[in-house]
Amino acid sequence: MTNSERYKIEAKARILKALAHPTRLFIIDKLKERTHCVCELTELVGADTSTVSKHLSILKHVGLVESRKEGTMVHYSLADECVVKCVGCLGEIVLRQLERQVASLADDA
Amino acid sequence: MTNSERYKIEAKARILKALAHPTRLFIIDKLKERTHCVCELTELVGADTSTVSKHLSILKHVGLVESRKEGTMVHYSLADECVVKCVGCLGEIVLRQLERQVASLADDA
DNA sequence: GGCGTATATGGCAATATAACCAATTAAGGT
DNA sequence: ACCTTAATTGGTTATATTGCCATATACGCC
Repeated sequence: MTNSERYKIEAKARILKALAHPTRLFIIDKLKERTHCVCELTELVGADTSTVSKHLSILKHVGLVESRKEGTMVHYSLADECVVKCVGCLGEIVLRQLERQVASLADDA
Repeated sequence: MTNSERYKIEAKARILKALAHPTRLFIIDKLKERTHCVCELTELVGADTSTVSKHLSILKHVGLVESRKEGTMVHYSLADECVVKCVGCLGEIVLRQLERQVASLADDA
């Protein structure tokens, strides 16, 4: 493996690790529609502000979201629309898995 | 959030967590081309067999890969081609991030 | 049956993650 | 300057992940 390959694979793994949490996926899903401030997301997620803030900082650190400060509030938005496509593919995988489960249940019956 | 939404988001997070490791991404990348047995992957990865076997079991557990036993060997393959698309999107994100970094370096100069 | 190769599993130590609370910083309004 | 609201950061505890070693299992061959 070349250094460039190693770098890319590690960068991808970092991004995936940042995505791999229900709360963070939920946040990404909300930001897909529009920009949200931390207090809105805190409300939507239903956890401590500090918890949500840390999740956001994890997403920001790998470049998946951007923040813009306005007065006392911080507005977060998606940094790259590609993540929507990526999560969309996952959705397809999940659906297909469900279909298979249903099919195998039908076979048993 | 409905139960169905919660289920899907957790399913996606489980899959992402399984993907989010350099070695496992590397394995997925190798399986993209063709089926590989554990010993081949062990050789390619350069880690202990037990380590590779555990990575494969993590990938299998979330339904990303399938295994077929043949004699004393076990052949692993991709279970859903969609994961290729998903990792491809990640690649785009990484490239775009690199481009931005290069651009900002150019700005500084 | 006994041996060698291919995988898988259990156990362990090191490290990483996650959630909350508490404390801090930042900006506005009065 | 003081108070309030918004957000971040540090600390702590509980839990999860990772990688290797040692051990077990499975299969083919003699």
